[in-house]
Amino acid sequence: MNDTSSVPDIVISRLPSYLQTLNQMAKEGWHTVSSKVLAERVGTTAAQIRKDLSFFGGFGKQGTGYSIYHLIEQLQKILNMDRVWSAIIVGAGDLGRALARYQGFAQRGIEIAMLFDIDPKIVGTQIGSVVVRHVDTMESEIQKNNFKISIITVPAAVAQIIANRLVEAGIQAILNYAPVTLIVPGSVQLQNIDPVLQLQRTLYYLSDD
Amino acid sequence: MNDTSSVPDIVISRLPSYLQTLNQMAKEGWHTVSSKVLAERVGTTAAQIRKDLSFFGGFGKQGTGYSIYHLIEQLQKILNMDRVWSAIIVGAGDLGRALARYQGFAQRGIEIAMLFDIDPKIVGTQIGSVVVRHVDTMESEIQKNNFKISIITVPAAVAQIIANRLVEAGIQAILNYAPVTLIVPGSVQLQNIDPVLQLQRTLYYLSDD
DNA sequence: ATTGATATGTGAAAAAAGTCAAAACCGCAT
DNA sequence: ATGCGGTTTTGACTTTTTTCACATATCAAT
Repeated sequence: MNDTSSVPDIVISRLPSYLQTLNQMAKEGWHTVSSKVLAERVGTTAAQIRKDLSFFGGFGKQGTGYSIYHLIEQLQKILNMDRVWSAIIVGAGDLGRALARYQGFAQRGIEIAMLFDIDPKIVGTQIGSVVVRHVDTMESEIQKNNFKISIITVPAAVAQIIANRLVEAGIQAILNYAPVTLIVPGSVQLQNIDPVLQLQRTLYYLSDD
Repeated sequence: MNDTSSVPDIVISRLPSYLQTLNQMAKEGWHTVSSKVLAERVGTTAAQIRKDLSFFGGFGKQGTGYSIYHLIEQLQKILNMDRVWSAIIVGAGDLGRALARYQGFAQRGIEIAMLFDIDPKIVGTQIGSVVVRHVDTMESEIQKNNFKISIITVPAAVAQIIANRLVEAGIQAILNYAPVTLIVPGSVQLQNIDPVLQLQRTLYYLSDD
């Protein structure tokens, strides 16, 4: 997952949830927070938060804690979130359309720029703020607009083919909703979202009725 | 996450993806597989697969590998997947409705039994194979039917309230799509799905244009 | 039967991740 | 100024997880 970077991927993976909680606290009117309080809200330990942050330098003030505003700013910079990223969605089925309408992307700096599908009945229709384009134009749009991020919501059977095309066209990060294990080059960031896999993981702990 | 169990949670969390790949291979006509080949398809190492499986006993045959059919059966049993589980969805917005129509649950042993919402305009309408019920009937239905699993797709502002009600009513596993950090008792399995958090995690690795 | 190629299961070593606590530091009250 | 309570830093320590490598087992071919 991580390449030559010295910061472990597992640390990076926790930062977004810190950021989410910090934003929540900022909205509630907090100005400063200790690692202990933040840990309680995030659901981790104070030591872990301090250790994670220490990879990037010391952001806190001893005896006081962390300035929430300052810490948010720093985390956004670390995560390359101090800008708006454009993403495209491939597959305008139920899920693709629901994601295209989801406000949470725009609210957190991800603009859904385009939506592609292969079905002529769907191409041309308006979903949220974008018009569905034909998937044949996908590669050229990616290159023209220099898109780096794509969300895959196509049927499992064609997900790998789409992934290959996306990678070939220059996409660097893929959020895959299709229930298959995609194979992509190591240089491409792949995140899988499969609710069934996540549920299965919990079944192990459920008492058998 | 794991309590007194001797099998680490991180091991459990990998089993569903093994199972997914094994099912894929079975469909492709394979009958047997080595840890090496499976590892390549899953995207891990042979040693890790063998070590993981060894927590539950020896399923393979030396010199030959694993019988795919047998291994699928064993993993399903380990994960309590050798039965159909019922789940409910709370929140019939875009996402909740898309999930209610998603065939992937039924195909993999999760039956979406009921769908709840608070909006009188939506209550009573048919989504997929279920009719939307009023959220006020949620607790009684959970208890009457002994539901253990719930998917939360309500707005962030009310997610914690819903979670509290679900836990109180006896729900043991929650799949949370709301972009907030929920607080639940340790005895309740919580899995969060937030596409934005997963994307943010990849941004760190993207080159700045 | 014997050999060679292949593959598992597992204990031990290595690496990674997480925890702890002493030292340093800040701001405030006295 | 000084002392004190609270909190970060930092690095040593502990625990967990992953990797390694080898003894053992199977199968097919000779």
